[in-house]
Amino acid sequence: MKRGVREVSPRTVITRRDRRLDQSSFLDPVLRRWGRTVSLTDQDKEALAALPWTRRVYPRDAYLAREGEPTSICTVLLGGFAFRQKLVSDGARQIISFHIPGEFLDLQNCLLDVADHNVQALNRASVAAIPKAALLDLMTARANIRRAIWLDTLIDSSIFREWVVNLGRRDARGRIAHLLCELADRLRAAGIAEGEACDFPLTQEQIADATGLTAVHTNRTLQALRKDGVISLTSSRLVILDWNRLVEIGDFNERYLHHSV
Amino acid sequence: MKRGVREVSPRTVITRRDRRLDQSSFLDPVLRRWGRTVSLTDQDKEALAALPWTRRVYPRDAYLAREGEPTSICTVLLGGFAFRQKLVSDGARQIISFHIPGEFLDLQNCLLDVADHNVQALNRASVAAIPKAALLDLMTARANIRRAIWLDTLIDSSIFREWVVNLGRRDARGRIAHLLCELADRLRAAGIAEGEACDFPLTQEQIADATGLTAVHTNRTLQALRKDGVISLTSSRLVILDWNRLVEIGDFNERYLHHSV
DNA sequence: CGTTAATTTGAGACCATTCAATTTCGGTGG
DNA sequence: CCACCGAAATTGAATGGTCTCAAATTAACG
Repeated sequence: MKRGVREVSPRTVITRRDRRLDQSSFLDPVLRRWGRTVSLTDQDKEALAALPWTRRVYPRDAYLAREGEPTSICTVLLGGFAFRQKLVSDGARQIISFHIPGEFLDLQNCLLDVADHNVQALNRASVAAIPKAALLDLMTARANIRRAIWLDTLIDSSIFREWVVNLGRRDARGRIAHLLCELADRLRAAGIAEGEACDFPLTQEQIADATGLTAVHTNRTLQALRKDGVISLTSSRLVILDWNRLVEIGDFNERYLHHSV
Repeated sequence: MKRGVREVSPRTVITRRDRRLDQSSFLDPVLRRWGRTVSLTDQDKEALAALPWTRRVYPRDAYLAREGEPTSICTVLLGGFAFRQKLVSDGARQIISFHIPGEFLDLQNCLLDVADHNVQALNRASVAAIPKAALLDLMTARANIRRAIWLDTLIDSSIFREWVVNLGRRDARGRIAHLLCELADRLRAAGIAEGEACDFPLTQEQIADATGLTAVHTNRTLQALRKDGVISLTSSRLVILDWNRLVEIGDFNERYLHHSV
């Protein structure tokens, strides 16, 4: 069952910049996402903007957090993609979630003092690192933000549940189709996709590690989806040629993403 | 891929009893669990005891909640076992989690207005149904309870992550061993197990639906574990004969259960 | 003590894996 | 701008874990 996992030295590049310059770029995608379900006042937004944070940039495959290590910060993904994973005893890797800009990577750190999984940059990624104590204080002070953050973790949880279903009860074709549906849907909701096309930097090995398959079988299954005219996937670019078909193959129902309520 | 799923009419038996009589039995297991990580004052406990709630009893396999339906309550399991599940398009069932007395079944209902999965009684089960508005008010008023409830949902989430790993990167033997480890560990922590033995009312079909296997293969795998002298499992009773061995087979590490922090 | 659910058994088929080798792609230095 | 390099994608063939289907046996329960 062993599958190769490239190990990359965590040489983190840390950069500090003037807070006021980056302020809007840090908050905008987060506010956009939260705005779908929670209404924040100007006071709420000011309080968020006043949060202390540090910008960090990571190269591809770098670890942002490691299982077993103590937690002190929460991170928002600003640019690039990231994923969370766990390693099993024989060295195989299971990817647990993918993340796109504007999403928190580890809100559970607020209350959990030791990480129970790893976080890796999928491609070159930049994040905002916020001391968890500051976030907790903000949650104590502002009910709307408290609700938004809790809701964020609850939706996270809902997505894990759907992944359990995906891995447990769908075949290779269905699993991959479902994953593509989810990512396309989230990229669209975030305003990052362009119509039916989007940047899609996942390697086939990463898709395999997320769907519980091998890279070889992932390759064959993707080819079948291409041959059937459902998708086009080349050089980090995904085009969904037949959305309805993909939804049917993946048995995809967006309810679990809770874009509203 | 279709697997049989018995459908049971949701004839719920609802019983009301004098709140003061049941009060302690409702709270004790919850407080015991929360006490491992959060310290509650007497005021906190009084506020919890003042929560409005209704006792409900469900027969085996009855639905306590259905995907797509609006949510209005949160439920604590008082007696019996329960599980959460989702059905896929071909009718197959994936069990997402099992629950033992003292655990909340659906805290996410506090913020999510429509259920994204189903909840079923595993055997005859009784629950306390609490209006979610009352819980939210209590969380606004009392920081410790707020923390305890959020932490509960975060640990829930951590367990889902581990299930993703279990389904994605372990073979049948490992998946079943891991599930047994988790349940035994949680039952022990709840003080429900007796040493290495515990009540274990799951059918092989339910174990199969939780591990992404068929009932037939689950049967053969359990037999192998018995033959190897790792477990004894008969007539709703599980005895773990060789804990270390089971832990090794299931690649089990209790960290994700967050019994502390 | 009868009836249904649950467990067990067998044999064949299939989906996905393994292992290895080849081809293509993306980035880099000269 | 092109040759080069390692990573990623692709291909083939053999193996194997799990599934399917069906039937038999055992256990649970009123």
